[in-house]
Order: sequence, then structure tokens, then C-alpha cells
Amino acid sequence: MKRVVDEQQLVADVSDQTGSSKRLAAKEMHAAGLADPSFSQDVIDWQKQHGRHALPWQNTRDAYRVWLSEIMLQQTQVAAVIPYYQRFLQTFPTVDSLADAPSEEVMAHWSGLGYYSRARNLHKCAQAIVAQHGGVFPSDPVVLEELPGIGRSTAAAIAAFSYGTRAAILDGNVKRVFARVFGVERYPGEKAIENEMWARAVALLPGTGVEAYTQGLMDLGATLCTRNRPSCHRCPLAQRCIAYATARTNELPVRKPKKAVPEKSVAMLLIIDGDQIVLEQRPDKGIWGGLLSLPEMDAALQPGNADFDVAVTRATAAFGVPDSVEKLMEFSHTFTHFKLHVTPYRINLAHRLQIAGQSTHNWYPLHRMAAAPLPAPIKKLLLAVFREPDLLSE
DNA sequence: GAACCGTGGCA
DNA sequence: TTGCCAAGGTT
Repeated sequence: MKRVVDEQQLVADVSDQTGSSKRLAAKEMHAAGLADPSFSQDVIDWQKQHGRHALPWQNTRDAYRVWLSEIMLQQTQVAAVIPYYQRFLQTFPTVDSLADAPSEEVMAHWSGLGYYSRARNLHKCAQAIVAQHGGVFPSDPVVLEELPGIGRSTAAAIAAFSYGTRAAILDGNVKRVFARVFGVERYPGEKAIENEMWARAVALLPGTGVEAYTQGLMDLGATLCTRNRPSCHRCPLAQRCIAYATARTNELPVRKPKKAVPEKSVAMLLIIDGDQIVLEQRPDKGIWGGLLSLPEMDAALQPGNADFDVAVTRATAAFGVPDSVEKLMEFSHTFTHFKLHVTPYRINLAHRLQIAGQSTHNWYPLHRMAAAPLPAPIKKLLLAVFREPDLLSE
């Protein structure tokens, strides 16, 4: 009798999009009938036979390696991560070595991978593991989730792969698989839909074998249940998939509602003296946070304009007297949420000042560009200027 | 809830 | 070429 009451309460909890009863609701969903042991069994059987078993971060229970891979793989595809993961691990083989490393070296090893707050949080997290956990990653996802850069899904993945802890992930792969299998008709980014998916993720967990199950869900999403042209004929879940049964794999999951992206413009200065160039440290907040980049200027200023000359003089004052200013080829870089137009100027100095600039601006030798913690498009620009300076002149 | 935070690949 | 997307987390 009480069970019936609980289930009715559960329905209320699930439809209630606010409040702190989400996880309780997720557990209750199990009793409500979302559980289905054959689901996890099908995933596990498929993973063992057809899943991926040779990725660089697999076949280990070293929580440091698992953690590193999970952070790198956030919003990033496997193929892009592999070379970064291998270089990173070679330089920082243990959590202690990473915790002790200088920030600039950590950022340099992340340069080009994007979402740089991940690298800063990674460094902070390594130091927290050493300082607060004796250098050992916790096996409890609730404890892991307290660490910087680790959310609910990443905590579960680390705990499952490192320690076999029975915890549910909910990443882009799982959302896509669930949206199709269960015929979810609304955008999975919506909070209510995401809560519903978390409830399913928890209810569908296997009693044992959470490692193969978790890896299987990821592998299904990455190799069969892809965004375009999914390979349903090879999918172990096809016979229970609503999208497949109704020929709607192309419509599910529902796409994120798109919005117009704003555009910004900026001028960047290549202040050059011999084989050295001025770089500035960007603040942690904002785009390219924590990386080195070029000094910037208002893009509205144009050469020949007096204000332009004033701005250039001011920007270079700490480093020397400008001799020539040459406009280089403009380029654009599109981010997830805005488009940036860049006008680079090459400035040669007539007189290099000996005094050091502020600590945020420093001379860098050109031969160190490739190893510097620079944003990808800026590194590309500087390497191009260094190798083929004439190609970029206007 | 919504905005913010990168980059490279691919259709 | 442009648009869309990929093993999310933080503010």
C-alpha cells in the first residue's frame, strides 16, 4: 500500500522541475519501473565483443590516468585528445608531478585543446588531491564531485573506471542514446529532460560490471549511435529503440535551439625586436583565460589616423620606440558563442628599451612559440609570420 | 535557466 | 563556405 503512495509521490517529484528532490526522485524511479536489467546486459555484452578496448587511457585502473582522460574528453572528441593525452602523461606521469609543475608548463601542454578553464582546474585539482587526499583519488563520486573541474558525470566515470564504483554517467553520448531508445521528444539540454535522463541513467545501472556498461554506453554513442547516419543494423538496442522503430533517428535527439552569434573585432600587435616578440598574460576569466597572447588594441583605430599612432605609442611605450607599423592579413576565428575578427599589426622597434615591462607583458623568443601556452589561432599566426613573413603582408 | 568557455572535423 | 557538433563544468 505504501508503495503505491510512494510511486504517486514519485510522479509528483519528477514533474516538479524545482526543489532538491531530484536525486531522491531518481532513486525512486527505479521502483517506478524504469529499471530493466536486460538493457545493461545488452550493452555489456555488446561492449565486450564490439566496444573499444585499446584507447590510451583504457586497460588501467590508475585513477590519475582515468581522471586526466575524462577531463580532456569533456566536450572534445577522442581523436583530438589522444596526442594531448600522451604528451601530457609523458611530462606529468603522476598526480604529484602535475601538482608540482609550474602553471605555465601545464597551460603550454593544453595549448590548442580549448576550454582552458579545464587546464586551470586540472592543476588545482591535482594540488587538492595531494594536499587533501594524500595523493589518492577518492572512490566516492560524491567526494570526487567536490573537486574543481569534476561534475556529476565526470565523477561517476572516474569512480566507475578506476574503482568499479556503481555510479551513473550522463554525457552527450548517453543523452543521444537515451533520446533515441526512449523516444525523448524534447531538447535534452532542458533541465526537466536532463533530470529525467539522470533518473533513467541511475535506474538502468547494472548490479555488477559497471565499467563495461559505462564504456559500452560511450562506445555505442561514439561508434554506432552517431549524430548522423547511425549504424542501427549493428546496434544491440535497435529492437527496443523507439527512434529506430519509427524511423526518426534523424530527428532525435532534438537539436539545440540556435541563436545568432555576436561578432567582435580587435587589433593585435606583433611588437618585434630581432627574434623576440611581446606577449601578454591573459586574465583567468574570459576567452583564452590564463594563456599568453598578443597585446590588443581597439579595432576601430586605423593607420594614418592620429589616434592610431597615439595608441600604438602607448601600447609599445614600455618596450621601445616604434619604427615601422605594417598591417598584416586580417583573419577571423569562430568560437562556440561569438565570432572574432582580428587585424594584426607588425611593429618593428627603432629602440628597444632595457627596462622590463609589467609582469603581465614579456618578451618571448620566436623559437619558443611552438611550446608557448598560446591560443591555437595565435600560435598559427605567429608561426606563419616567423616562417613566411611575406605571405601575410598586405 | 542561461551564458560562458575552444578547437578541429565533417557534411 | 558555413553550420553543426563532440566523453561538461562553472558562474
